[in-house]
Amino acid sequence: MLDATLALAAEAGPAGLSMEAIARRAGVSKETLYRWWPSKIEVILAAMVEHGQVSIPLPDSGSLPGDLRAFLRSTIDALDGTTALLLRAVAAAAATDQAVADDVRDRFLRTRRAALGTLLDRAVARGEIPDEHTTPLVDFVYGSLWYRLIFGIGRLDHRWADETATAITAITATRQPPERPPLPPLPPD
Amino acid sequence: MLDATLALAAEAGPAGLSMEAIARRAGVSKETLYRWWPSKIEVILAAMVEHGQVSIPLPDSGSLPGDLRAFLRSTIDALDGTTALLLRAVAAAAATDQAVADDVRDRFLRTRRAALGTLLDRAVARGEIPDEHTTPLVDFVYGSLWYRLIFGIGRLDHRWADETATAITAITATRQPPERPPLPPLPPD
Amino acid sequence: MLDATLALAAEAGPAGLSMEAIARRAGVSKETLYRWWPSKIEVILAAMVEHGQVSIPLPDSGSLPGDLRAFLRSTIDALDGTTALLLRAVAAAAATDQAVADDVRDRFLRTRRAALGTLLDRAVARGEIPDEHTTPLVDFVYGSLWYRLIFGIGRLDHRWADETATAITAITATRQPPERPPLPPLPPD
Amino acid sequence: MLDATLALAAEAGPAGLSMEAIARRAGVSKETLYRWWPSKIEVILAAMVEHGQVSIPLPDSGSLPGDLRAFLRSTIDALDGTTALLLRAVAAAAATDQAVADDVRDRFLRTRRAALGTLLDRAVARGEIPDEHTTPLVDFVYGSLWYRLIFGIGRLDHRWADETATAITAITATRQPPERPPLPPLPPD
DNA sequence: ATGTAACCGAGACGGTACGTCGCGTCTTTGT
DNA sequence: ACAAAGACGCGACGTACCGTCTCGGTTACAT
Repeated sequence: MLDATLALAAEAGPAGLSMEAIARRAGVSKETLYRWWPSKIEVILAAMVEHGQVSIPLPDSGSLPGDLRAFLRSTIDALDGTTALLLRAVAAAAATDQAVADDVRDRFLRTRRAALGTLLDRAVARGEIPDEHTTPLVDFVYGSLWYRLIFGIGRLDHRWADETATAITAITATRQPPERPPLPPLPPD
Repeated sequence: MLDATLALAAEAGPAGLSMEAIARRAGVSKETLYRWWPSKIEVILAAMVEHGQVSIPLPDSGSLPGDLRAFLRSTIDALDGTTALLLRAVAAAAATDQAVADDVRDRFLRTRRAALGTLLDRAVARGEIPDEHTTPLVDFVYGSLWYRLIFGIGRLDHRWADETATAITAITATRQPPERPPLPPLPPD
Repeated sequence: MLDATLALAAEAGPAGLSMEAIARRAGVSKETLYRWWPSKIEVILAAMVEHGQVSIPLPDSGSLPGDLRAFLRSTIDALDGTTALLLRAVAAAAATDQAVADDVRDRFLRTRRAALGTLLDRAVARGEIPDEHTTPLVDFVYGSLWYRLIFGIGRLDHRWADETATAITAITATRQPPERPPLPPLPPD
Repeated sequence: MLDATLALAAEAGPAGLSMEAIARRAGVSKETLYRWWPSKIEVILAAMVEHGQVSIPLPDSGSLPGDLRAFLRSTIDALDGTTALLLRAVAAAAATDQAVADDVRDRFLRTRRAALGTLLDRAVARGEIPDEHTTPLVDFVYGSLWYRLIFGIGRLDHRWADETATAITAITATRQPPERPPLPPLPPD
């Protein structure tokens, strides 16, 4: 059934990933599908895990720039065409339904954010970046990725990985920000 | 009709934004809806423009940090609940259908990216950031925004705007990266 | 406009004869169409008159068999492909809507029935058929015609005309029905 | 579902017999309707069979006049108001669409024609009518019926049945047509 | 060896939405 | 003034999925 999901994703794209189509393709009744997974999003997430292109090795080169570059390249390597289409289906479901979004966030994105967080925490420990930047940086990395994936902006290849890693790590150098002028006094919120 | 779309978005969320529902709500026939806009995505984009929460003033404080902070705060200010739901509907449509994604990218995201690009180009001109970082930085900003919006990660408030602006502009300070260790020799692609 | 109706009937058949299509084809607005004729059925009837294949010459050969044969052959001659399709459209409209049926009956069928009635009345005057048979005979002729036309039963050609005329006029010979056995006592109604 | 069809036919007439309306009335989804019958005409035909007013007993009184009268009276008896409206809907569909006409002819009219044909064949065997008249006579009977039904000409009651039977069987008497004058020499076709 | 339960395919079901077509009415625009 | 152009509310078309449900049939285990 997950194989059928993968095949369908590859062939028909996110729009073709209906429960009906998956069941048909798998030679399985819809009932069975629902017996195993409660919803489409669960099927897709399971298929992604099955597809295996998911776990990213945590590099440890000793400094953030190298770690980031390796991490991003691995991430991109795992992002084959089928995975990309599955991710788009996930995004569509999450964007449509808040409950799905919550679920995806807590059960899928969370681990990925944690992995990158670990990398950044090490950099914080090494004094490469300030602690309060870890969350924005995680957002920068995954945000860029999803953003480009969903809207089809540019390619997601090693070049992108390197440029992104470089841009992120430009922050590295700036341990003691030399007398930044105070920001204009905006109201807090 | 666009009013109805806005109202529906606010009440029923992205999932409730069907052409039928919009037509029903607007007291209009589906035919009429399709006569004016060729597809749901166009209706939604039109509704967003109508809603007006769209054009962000380009700040010019003389330095990137202030500009960014102001720009992000304005962006967040424009992102009221209804707009957020509309954007999620847009994301869902784009994620589902590549053609929609292309359309949204070229007709909607483009202008927003250009606006932020202008801000960053000024910063490049002032020597605050290197030119090659502009594209990643645009991705960082809008990527974070969509990412958090779609998956419901945290709040999108002034606090987020400030933190994000700060993290981005941390790059500012790093004009001459002091002796970064050479990256490990990864294969180029 | 009537030309367009004829052309459409010939090309698209009864199903294609919509007011929209006629207007489009005639390069005319629907409004104009409705200004001239109050309904589709009127347009069709008008088109049939325009097409001219409508008036049947009343033969007068001196005896019913010859008259009938000539009349039916003329009728068939007038029934070209386009006319047949128009008649089917008329039948469809009449079958669907009682008001249309009434209209068609009183304004279209009536004159045709009257023509054939005249023929038969002459036969009655000549003593060829009893008076009370005229109405059924008219029904037989036009009934057969419409029946075969609507349901596509067999061909409507001279052969049919002759066979039908012959069958009808077989009644001719039977002036004094020789000792018909009394009918079984059915309840009157 | 067929009950709903019958009820709708009785209440709303041929024009009200839409698939939507039938489904609504039956408390059934359109999908289900289409799952059982491929088209509206099939639903209607099925409803008529369900309604049961369809099978006409073949009388056998020993002579054509009695047989015909009984057959026509039975036919009329079966033609209640609802059946009449359904038949009009059938006629409308057949008149509109040649494919429907073919279908109705081959699957519905055929058996009725065959029944009457049997009656007439017996009469042929008894020497009451010539063989070549059977087809026209069948047309006369059913043609009259549909013709009057569709266009609302007169009543279809026992009186009509008797008059029609009488007119048809007037042919009976004419075994040896006494010296009919030769028909004028019309071109064969 | 047989009874029984679990599971499955198949697909029907009531719904909702899709995008299109035709209806008859109405308004705008231009001649 | 009248006509083209076409927008409008309406309702039906036939199709696709949704998630639920009820069927038989077939395993495979327990008796």
